[in-house]
Formats: sequence, structure tokens, C-alpha cells
Amino acid sequence: MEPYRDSSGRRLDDYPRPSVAVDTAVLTFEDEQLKVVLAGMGSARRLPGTFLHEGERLSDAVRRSIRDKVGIQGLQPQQLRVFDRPDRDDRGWVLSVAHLDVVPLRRLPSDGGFTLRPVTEATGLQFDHDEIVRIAVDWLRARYEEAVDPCALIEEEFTLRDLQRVHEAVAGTSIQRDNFRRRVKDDVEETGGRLTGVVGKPPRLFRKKARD
Amino acid sequence: MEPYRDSSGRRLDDYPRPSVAVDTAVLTFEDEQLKVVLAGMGSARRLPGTFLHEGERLSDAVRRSIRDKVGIQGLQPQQLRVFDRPDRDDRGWVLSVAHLDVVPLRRLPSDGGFTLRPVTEATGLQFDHDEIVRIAVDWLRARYEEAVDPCALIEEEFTLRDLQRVHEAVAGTSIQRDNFRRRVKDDVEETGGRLTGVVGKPPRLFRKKARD
DNA sequence: ACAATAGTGTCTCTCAGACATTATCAA
DNA sequence: TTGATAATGTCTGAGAGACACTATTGT
Repeated sequence: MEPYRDSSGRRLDDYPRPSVAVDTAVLTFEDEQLKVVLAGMGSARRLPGTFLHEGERLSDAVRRSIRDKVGIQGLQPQQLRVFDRPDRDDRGWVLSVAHLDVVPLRRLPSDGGFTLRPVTEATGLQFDHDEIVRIAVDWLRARYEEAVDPCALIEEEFTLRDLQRVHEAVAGTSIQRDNFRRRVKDDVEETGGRLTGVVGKPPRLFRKKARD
Repeated sequence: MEPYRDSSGRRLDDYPRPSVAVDTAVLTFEDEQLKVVLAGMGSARRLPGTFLHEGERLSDAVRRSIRDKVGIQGLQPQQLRVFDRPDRDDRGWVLSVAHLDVVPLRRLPSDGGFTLRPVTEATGLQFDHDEIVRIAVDWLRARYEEAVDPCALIEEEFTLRDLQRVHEAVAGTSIQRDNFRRRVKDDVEETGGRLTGVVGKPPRLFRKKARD
């Protein structure tokens, strides 16, 4: 088959092409805080990322990078935006497609080569990574305003208090118990069980209702 | 300066890289409808687009493509998402960054080499262009739910009826006069003038208030 | 006078936000 | 009994949506 040629008679690969990378903000919920995964231990200063391989989907590159670099089985990478400043990477002309992946804490390995940092303290990172974290949190915030737990940060069974703590971490604000309860009550259902062994009236356990 | 080498000792350009294109849904408002610019005359079936040049910003590539291909002076390209299916373009491995640019009708040349088609009828386009139009309209819709005229589709002076028609075209629904009026009244101010020569009570003219 | 459009008053419903009260556990 | 937390009742105000009425023009 004849290769494609443009109006100047050139083929696609006669033109210079950029390297394309993916960088991912992996967010999780720990200690009542929303945290982001940074690659490496200690004073980690960057998000996990990699270059796109030939013929690879962006989402597969994201999963590969967080599996290889931080040992995390990724879930559903969400594309955020492309960073395209020509001089943003001194290694050359590199476009970076920023992604978000939300992973519940129970799926993170305990000994991984990564660092969890609260999103509120994720500053001073390399390249545009501060901004990626900010955009990722904004995206998550918008999603959690519209649904109870769209990104599965909560366990299978939970108390409304647990769910509220997730929402407070995502929103970055405190919420009143009673209002929150009424807001979510139609989207959850009781399991019948109660959580025992804690101080105070034992809370009911809930699960998420299947979406209509 | 030594070129960057990765852990395998290779330089960035030892790896295959994709071509990167931009494709843009240019939206405008004509005849009480939201319309999209298709490249070419007659049975035009694709959005304007081009390949990214070396060292070029994506937004500049967008402006260049709609200037060269349809003679339109672009405004503020908005990135939507990357289409990355490896086999989406039979010319080779091509990533396409979909964009949106909103251009008021008065800025479109009357004799341009382009076709205006209502967004509701923009189907059967090449590549992923149907979906780009859909995403572009969704994006615009979300913006117009939050502000009076964030993308400057309306003239400097306008009647509330004019503004309502823009909102109805964007939202794809009809809106009641009185409710719409109350919704926007704090974001516009009267110019003092009225529109004359029309049937019925002459409507007041408004302009957009400067944002607080 | 009549048709057509602009502009306003008002009612209802829903929902967020806040306060107060009752219920039920551990220590 | 006391302290802590769960769960519910109720009030208020803001805003969306719908209906009805008045106002002002051209024909």
C-alpha cells in the first residue's frame, strides 16, 4: 500500500514529531485526608509518568507507569489535559497528557516505592505536576458533588460518618451531619447491620444503591 | 550540552513518536441555532485540523488551521481531550487533540471556504469528529449554565430576548421568558436605549455587566 | 381595536443550611 | 450517671418553575 503523502508530497514521518508522555495524579483516601501518590521514597517530588510506547493507548501507558514505578494496579485513568509548552521539559520536545486515577487505599501495596502526600501539601513538584494535582482534585470535587461515591473511595459497607469524611476530604470543607445525611439518603441503603465496639450509639451500616 | 539519555542509554528520539494533530469544532450562533464550521464547501464532512509543527503550541496550531483552511481569525481555543486509538487514522499513528473555539458570527468571513451546519445535524463526519462536536456542545452548555455569555456569542448591545435565544440554542431546550429574565438580571445592565421598529412593546437594550 | 411582544407580581415546590431534640451505646 | 455519637424534626431563606396580569408598541 502506498504511504500517505500530503499536499507537499511528504510522508507523515518526514515531519518532526514530539515525544508524548503521560503523568498521573493517583489519588487515595487515608487518615481522613485526600492524598496523592508521589514516585519514589523520601523527598519525592514528582508524579509517576512514562513515555507513550508505539501503538499504545494513553490509558495503558498510565497503567503501565504506575504499575512499574509504584507497584499499583491502576483502575480507570481519566484524561485531564495536555501540557504543551515547548520548553517545559529540557530533555526535548515533550507533550505531557495529565491523568487522574483514583485508587482506594486497600489496593495500594504497603511496601511500594512511593510516598503518600496530602494533596494540600503537594507543592514544589517537578514540571507542571503541582497544577496536575490541582486539576485532578477539582475534577474529583465536581464528580463528588453529583454522586455519592463515583470513584469507589469508600468500602463496601460503611457508616454515613465514614462517607461524610470522604466527602469532606474531597471537598476540602466540613459538612453538617444532618444535611449530609439527607443529601445522600436516597442513594444508599441499609445493610441491616450496625457497627459495634465504638463509643456512642452504634451507627447503621450502609451500602451504595445500584444506580437507576 | 549532552543530550538526555534514559536508563537504557537511549535518547528520546531513539523511540518512535506519534504524529500529533489538532481538530477543532468552531461553534457560532446563526439563525437561532448553534452551528459548527465544517472545512470545505458542499458536502463537507470534517472539522478543520492540522498537524502540530515543531515547537508550536497546540492553541497556535488550532488558530493556524482555522485561519488557513477556513479563513477565520480564531479566538481562544479550548482543549477538550485527546483521541488516541492507534488505528483511528489510516495514514499512520496519529494522536488528535480535540479543541473548541467559539467565534461570533460577525467575525466569520461571508465567502469563506467553509460550511455552517447546525450541531444537531453534524453527524457522519470523518474520524472522531461527531464526538468532538458532541463534547464541544456539552462543554459550552456547562459554561452557559454558570454565566450569562462566557464565550461572547452575543453582540455588545442586546435585548433579553436575543440573549434568551442564544441560551436556548446552547441548551437545546426552550426557556420561559420570565424565569430567564430573573436569572440573568443581576449580570446585565440597561444601556438606556430601546430597540425600535419592531412589532410590540419596544424592548430595552442591555449590555453585560463587568464581572465582579 | 387588535395582535404581538415586553415586563412584573406572585404562588408553589424543592433544597440547602442551621438549630434543637431524642435515641442508644461505652465507660 | 455521664459523655459521646447517631438519627430525626423543624424552621428559614434562596432559587427554579409556572401562571397570570399589566404595559406599550405597530398595523
